[in-house]
Amino acid sequence: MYAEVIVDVAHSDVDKIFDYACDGNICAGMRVAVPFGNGVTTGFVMRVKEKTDVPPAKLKRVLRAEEEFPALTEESLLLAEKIAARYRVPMALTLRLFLPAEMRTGKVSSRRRTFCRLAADLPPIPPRAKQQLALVAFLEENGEADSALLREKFGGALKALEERGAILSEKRRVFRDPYTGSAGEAPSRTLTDGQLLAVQKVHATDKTVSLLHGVTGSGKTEVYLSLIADALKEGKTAIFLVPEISLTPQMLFQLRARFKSKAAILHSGLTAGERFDEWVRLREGEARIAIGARSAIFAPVENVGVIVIDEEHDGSYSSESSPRYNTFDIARLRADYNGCKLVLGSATPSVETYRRAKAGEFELIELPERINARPMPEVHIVDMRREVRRGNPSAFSSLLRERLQKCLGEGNQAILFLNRRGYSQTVICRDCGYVAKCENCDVSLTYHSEEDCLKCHYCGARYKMLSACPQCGGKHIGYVGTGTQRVVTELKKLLPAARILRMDMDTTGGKEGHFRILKEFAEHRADILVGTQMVAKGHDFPQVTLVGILDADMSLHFPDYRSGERTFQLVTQVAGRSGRGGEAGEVVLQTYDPENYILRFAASYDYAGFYAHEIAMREAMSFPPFAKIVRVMVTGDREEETLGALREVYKKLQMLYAAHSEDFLFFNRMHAPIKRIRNKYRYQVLMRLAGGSKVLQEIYAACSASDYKNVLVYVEENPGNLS
DNA sequence: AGCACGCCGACT
DNA sequence: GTCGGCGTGCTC
Repeated sequence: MYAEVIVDVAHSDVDKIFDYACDGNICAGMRVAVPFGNGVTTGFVMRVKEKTDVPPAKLKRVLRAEEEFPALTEESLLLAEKIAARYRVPMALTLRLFLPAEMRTGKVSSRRRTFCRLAADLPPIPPRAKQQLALVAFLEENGEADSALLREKFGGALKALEERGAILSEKRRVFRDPYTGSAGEAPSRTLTDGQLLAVQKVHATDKTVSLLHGVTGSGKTEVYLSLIADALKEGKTAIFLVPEISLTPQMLFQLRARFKSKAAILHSGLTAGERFDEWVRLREGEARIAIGARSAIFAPVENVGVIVIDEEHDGSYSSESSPRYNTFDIARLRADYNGCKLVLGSATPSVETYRRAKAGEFELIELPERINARPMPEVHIVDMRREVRRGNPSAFSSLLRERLQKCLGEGNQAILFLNRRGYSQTVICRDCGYVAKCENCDVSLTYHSEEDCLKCHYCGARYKMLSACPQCGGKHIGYVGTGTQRVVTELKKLLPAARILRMDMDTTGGKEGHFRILKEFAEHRADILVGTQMVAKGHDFPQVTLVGILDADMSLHFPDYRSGERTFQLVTQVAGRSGRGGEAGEVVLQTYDPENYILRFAASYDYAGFYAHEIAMREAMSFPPFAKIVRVMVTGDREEETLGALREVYKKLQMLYAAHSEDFLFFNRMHAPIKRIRNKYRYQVLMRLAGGSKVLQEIYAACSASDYKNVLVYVEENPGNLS
């Protein structure tokens, strides 16, 4: 027998099948150790066959299987091949997606424990050996126990009893349990008519993909859970994807309560061992629901009954490292392979998804009602230009101040959202205009008041705060732009009695960082929560009746075709945090562009209006979904080399352009907007392809040829940001 | 990606 | 005369 093996080396030179002789216990999907070149490498068995064309002199033999079972399913192998072909990356990279990283490095393995029970014929135990008798009584009651526990409880008695022959022990594998504390009981919920109808529609449609468009608070989660429960009832498995940020402790608790150990919840808080065990539980079928962020789409479940992607519009579903896959595409492949339904859900679907649903490619299911018919909070748009004219240059409009005082006076809570961390966006010399910049990146530095230092938000480098301008020696250092730290400082002056919490990348350090802050706020140990993006997502604080969006323009004027879409989503989400309890909530939205249509539609919760306007604009401008933006990024340590590679790539792309000019709506090479990040120079070729163009694969081909030494060249499709 | 083989500069 | 630079080429 011969095994077709892909060696686990991520390089295009070895990205091909190598045949090895093997015996009958080797099967497709197994990880194997093989002699390769001078040493030994692990590889993946793609196929086992009877014949080989490799001359016997060259042929070597598989050394051993790394596990006794095939780590990769048939489906995984097939998908890995498709992804490798689609994104032109080595198979080794796509195969790795399906395994827990811990498995490859060999650093974790299953945990084994010794379990003890009483021997059938118990020898006599002297009455004065109290501990030993207690242990026997304990085992009589419990039947069996972990030896470590017995040793802890009864000390040396275990060893004494073993010597008497009173104990039978057995080593067995145990799973590390990431869910400390027992899960509570699931509150039994009956679906509303709308939810029930949504579930029925997903089942009834002959379309593979359904888009569940439900306003915030319409109870989409119940629909998902019901669909998942239906899949389990049929003896199938399920995959439930959420943005990492929404795997909050409450969410984990709820899922755990509902599905018990049938669910494997993969989140960033797991240790390597726990993660590995959750993967094994799924692979062996002991757990049948894979829940997690983007990478959970590669979960080793078989016979999938339903796949759910919650918050479908979320940017975290696009991978930002190689292979730069799009989670929806993988989910679609899996749904087709398994013949199951794929459900996308969002209150603010991406323009692209909504268009496909409207066009009839996806089943469009609307959930227009909030549960209990709770009204959406009222949004007040405040014109900040007028505030400035009236002599109020602060970050808080007079309306926001007034509402804050009222809100806190009534014993309620408020959330203030500002998408910029630190104290001020940057510092500037008022005498000569010098702006502090990072040494490794082409970006200005952000002042952090707590540590009194300047930080680079791209590479994390820290610098001493300037006491004088390094350029002209001037002492007039000014702060430009407001960040969360500055908001807190000013808020303290404004409302000295208020208890204020800040939540951003700087305060959520450590494994439990998020949890700690959210818990403190939920227990009303603070009145105001000031934070970045992360306060926007999915939290449920019934006491919050006021949400302030301090600078709605920040994301609006981002140089990116999706900035409007993102702003609409962000405003809708943040607004949704207000008024979730009994009392009505409200939202104060501050902007320098109060007439902006995006903000207007967001303020009136008019997704349809937003969509109609946005899609017309996209069509007029030939932006996605009417075209595809393709960026070829060229980065390297040395400017000369990087430029050289850029020229080579550009030449090839230019030939494509010449041959298929009708497919290109735009073609240009340039510096990336940020010329340098982490000391790497960045150049790009930016293109826009007409819808349905076949040139994309040729672009990948032009960039995958690895003759650019020391320089990284990669392709991005509709990149999430263009910096 | 490693690691061998292979052809030209500054040392014992 | 050798030790060693890293440029091509191979790995079943």
